[in-house]
Amino acid sequence: MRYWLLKSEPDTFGIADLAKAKASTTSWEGVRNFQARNMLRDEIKAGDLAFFYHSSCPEPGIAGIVEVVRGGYPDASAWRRGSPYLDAKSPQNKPLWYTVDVRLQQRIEPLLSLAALRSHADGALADMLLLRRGNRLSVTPVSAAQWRFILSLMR
DNA sequence: GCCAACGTTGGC
DNA sequence: GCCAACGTTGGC
Repeated sequence: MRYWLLKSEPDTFGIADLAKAKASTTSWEGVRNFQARNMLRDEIKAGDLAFFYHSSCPEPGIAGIVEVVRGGYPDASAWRRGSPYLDAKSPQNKPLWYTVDVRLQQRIEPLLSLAALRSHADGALADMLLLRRGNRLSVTPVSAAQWRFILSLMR
């Protein structure tokens, strides 16, 4: 089993929305980047754990922990009428984009801020993709060591 | 709102 | 296959 970090803009879908969702579960729809798509489709499996990260907001950071309850499957938002994620290049019979289902395991309150993570950028989190300059990927792998270290920051 | 970084597109 | 133009991301 593996660990991940999933970014979302809280204005669009934040940890509070996940907490309110049916069975605290949501489909991680709308990823439209090929590198991230490949991870959703091929690598992320049921049973994996992920940090739920808030981006593009006043206080970016890790807002919760989610469990993957369904691995990669076609993202229906690409062909759903009226969807903001509509993509004509991804018809139902030839899906281009993929999603996974995640269930809220634990909210992190207060949120573990990006600044707090960054303060370890020269140490335990030196290789963390999130902290890399120019990183924009909305799905990134997290190593077991990074995962454990970040959990220790939450206590 | 600014701007650096990076992905995608499309002409050649 | 190259690369300029353009769009998007996301912290600040």
